[in-house]
Amino acid sequence: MFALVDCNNFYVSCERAFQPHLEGKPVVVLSNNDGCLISRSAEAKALGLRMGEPYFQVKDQLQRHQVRVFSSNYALYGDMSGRVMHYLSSRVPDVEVYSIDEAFLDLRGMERYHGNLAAFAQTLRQQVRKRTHIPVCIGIAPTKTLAKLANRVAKKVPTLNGVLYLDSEPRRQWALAQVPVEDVWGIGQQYATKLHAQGITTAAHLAAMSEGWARKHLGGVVGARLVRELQGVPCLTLAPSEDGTLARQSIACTRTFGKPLSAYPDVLGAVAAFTTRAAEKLRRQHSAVHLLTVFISKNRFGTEPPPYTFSTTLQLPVATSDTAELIRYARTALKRLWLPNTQFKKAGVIFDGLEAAGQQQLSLFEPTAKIKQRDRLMADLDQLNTRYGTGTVGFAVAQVYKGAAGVEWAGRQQQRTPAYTTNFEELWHIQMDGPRLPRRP
DNA sequence: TCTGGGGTCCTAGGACCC
DNA sequence: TCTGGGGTCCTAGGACCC
Repeated sequence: MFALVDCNNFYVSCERAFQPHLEGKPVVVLSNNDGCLISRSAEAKALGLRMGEPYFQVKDQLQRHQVRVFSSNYALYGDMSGRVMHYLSSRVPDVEVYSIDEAFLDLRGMERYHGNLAAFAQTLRQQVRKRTHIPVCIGIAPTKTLAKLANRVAKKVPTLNGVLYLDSEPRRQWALAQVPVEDVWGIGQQYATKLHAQGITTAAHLAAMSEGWARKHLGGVVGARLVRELQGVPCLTLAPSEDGTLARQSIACTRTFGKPLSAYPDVLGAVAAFTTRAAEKLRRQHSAVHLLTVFISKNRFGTEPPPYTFSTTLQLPVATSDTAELIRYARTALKRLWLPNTQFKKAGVIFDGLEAAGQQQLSLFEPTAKIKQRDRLMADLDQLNTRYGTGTVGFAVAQVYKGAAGVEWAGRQQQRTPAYTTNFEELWHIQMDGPRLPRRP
């Protein structure tokens, strides 16, 4: 039996945890660069605001309805996510952290300890709320796809109190009938259009199709698995995460610039900074990379015709996690791509072909002692930046100064809340109020 | 003025190997 | 008439996820 725990309107809920007066009011959180709406409170959804809507297009509407607007605060959300996941891991032996706001739990054998699984899920829900102020819903079912579906129904139907356990055939059938086919996990826009054209409009319709049909119409083995899972046959297993982090197979750092850039040194600075960040992620999971892609993009919403994006991939002779070396390669790649007199809006660095660090094939010509030295240098760099804050020590070309107001590519973030839980400079202030100060447990 | 940033898996086809 | 039969690895592209 699987459970899917999903935080409600996660980013908005994180902001509300530190600003309780936002409860019951419409709230939205914006993407990087204050670009789009990526998290909406129930009240904001009720106003008709859509996921991914460009901020500038709905600014007036937001103002009219006094919607509270926040820039995204990933330091806060990451930390709050860690707290939720840590608690879940303490209650269940196997947890797969599926995204920043979702986790699958393996509930096999848990009845023995907790009796009814629905009651256990209610306890989890209340405890997460009490410990972190984050509201969650929980779906429980024999397959991951049905657990996702149960979660969706639990979110939608208020009388379920945030938990739905598909423990019988009638319940499964009922839940399948509640969910539009486009809301099934694995059905995106392409497939949804295709399915509607064939009269398949609910999860129940889809579950009634044959495996062979699914294989033919929904992308081969993926579709076949999807339909079997809806029918209650487990095809997907839990991939437990170690200490809440998953070793990635690719690592990227990409950003839209705050303003268009056409000067080479500016874009190089951005690319070097992105390489630095990606290399930090790489070392955190003890990997080395042997494929490095750099891309730069023009404004894709303008009047210019495509192509908008130019990219190149380098195969590195020896896998590495050395920031300096990676910046050198990134610079080579960027030089290859560069177009003069062109305005770029976005750039990115992507690492593929990751290997375990230390396992890489060594170069015939690089002395081992020197490699060890570089490894130590990188470890010291990471330690300093962890201790004193991101960007404390870096490479000049990346121009990442601590607290820098102005790297050229910096994006807008006009409404960011403090990093309440991860930065000493931004800790939550509690106003002392004389003798009437309530005692906190 | 203004439109995010990460990821995953699968398939088909080509190059190359014996 | 008749033109092998297996593999592997890599890449590009397409679908999906949050």
